[in-house]
Amino acid sequence: MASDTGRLRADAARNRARVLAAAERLFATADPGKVTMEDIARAAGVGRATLYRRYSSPAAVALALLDEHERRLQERIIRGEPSLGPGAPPGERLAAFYAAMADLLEQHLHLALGAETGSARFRTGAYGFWRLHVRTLLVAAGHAEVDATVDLLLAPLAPELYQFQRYQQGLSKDRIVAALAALARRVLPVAAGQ
Amino acid sequence: MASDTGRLRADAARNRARVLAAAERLFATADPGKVTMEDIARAAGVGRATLYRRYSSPAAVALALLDEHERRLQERIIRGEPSLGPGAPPGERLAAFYAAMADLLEQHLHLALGAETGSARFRTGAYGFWRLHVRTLLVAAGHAEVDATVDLLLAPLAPELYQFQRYQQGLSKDRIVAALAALARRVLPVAAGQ
DNA sequence: CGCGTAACCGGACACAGCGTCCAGTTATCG
DNA sequence: CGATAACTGGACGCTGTGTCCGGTTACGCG
Repeated sequence: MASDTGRLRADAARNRARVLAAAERLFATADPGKVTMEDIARAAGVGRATLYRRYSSPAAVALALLDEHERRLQERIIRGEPSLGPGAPPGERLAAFYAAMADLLEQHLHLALGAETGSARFRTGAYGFWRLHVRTLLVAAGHAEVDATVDLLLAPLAPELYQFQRYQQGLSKDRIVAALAALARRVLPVAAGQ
Repeated sequence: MASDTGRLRADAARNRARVLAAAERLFATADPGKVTMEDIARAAGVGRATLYRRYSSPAAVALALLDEHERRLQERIIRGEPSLGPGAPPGERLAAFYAAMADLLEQHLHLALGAETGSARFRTGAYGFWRLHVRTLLVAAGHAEVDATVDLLLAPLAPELYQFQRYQQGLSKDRIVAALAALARRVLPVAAGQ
């Protein structure tokens, strides 16, 4: 979705780039929840209707920017080295996944907050991928109640929560990652429980 | 906050009741995220300024309604019977707390969605209470990384998540509760880990 | 019991953002 | 090189917000 640059009129492509660059800047600078379509359009030097042509909301713009980074992580999960990639025991893979997601949130929190806030998070394609991945790990570990547990294990990765822990509670990324890892190893222990 | 009915002019009290009743109805009927101050005022037969006098946003109204129910649960946690109340081992208390919260969400999901959506959830007084309770359980169980783990364990109770699991994934309340209980017992096992 | 005061009420106002439409412009294809 | 299809951006009407102010109503005191 972020890379359908294929066959695009020269001026359209130029504007597309302008919009994404301006949005990246805006979301990083201002409160991500308060960026409006008008803001983005003005910052990009583009009319509002032009913006609406391709994106239906500020969240959609943020999502397009975030998408690229998430794809890269998805690639590493599918084909990368353990423990993130295949090969490691489920608990370790989950811990590695948690750590990688924390990295992503640390780097692009503003985009995540702009894109996946509230229940919108569950409707993104990326969430479907994370869900499938964790589900696989649960099955591999022989966990009972797989379907209900998947989303419980993804809940700690909500962007708003990371923001709260990091900047309200003042926790370092490392401590959050450590807690996530401990959680992962307890829920999916090496000696697979029932 | 929900019960400062003390010394209130007759007409003010009447309007207060009208507003809360109308809001209760509205949040249950319509999409809780799309209820506006104007909607509430109109439904209550009250001017907008009157509404703003006491509540700063639709979320504040929903919060006032939810508050009462949450207080009751808080009472049961502090002084009630085990496993919800004091006496039971931490893992069991956490499981009971999860079950009680699921009950609350099942009954008043619309209010929770109206009040505690997104990062607003962390700013409510209620969240502080849940946080303190879970923190106590973690300490009692001798858990490491208490501060970072508290919020991770509360994340699965986000209203949006419950809505997603229940109505998008089609899971029953019982299955969600079962998964939460399993999680609780693994994170806080009877033989207290480090 | 009646009056003064303080609090309350609700309509009016100005404003910001939304989403769409349309007329002008520009790139691409035959 | 001309026709066509797509892109662009300013303008418009709408909805919701938050505040202000003149009128009204309940309470306390003499």
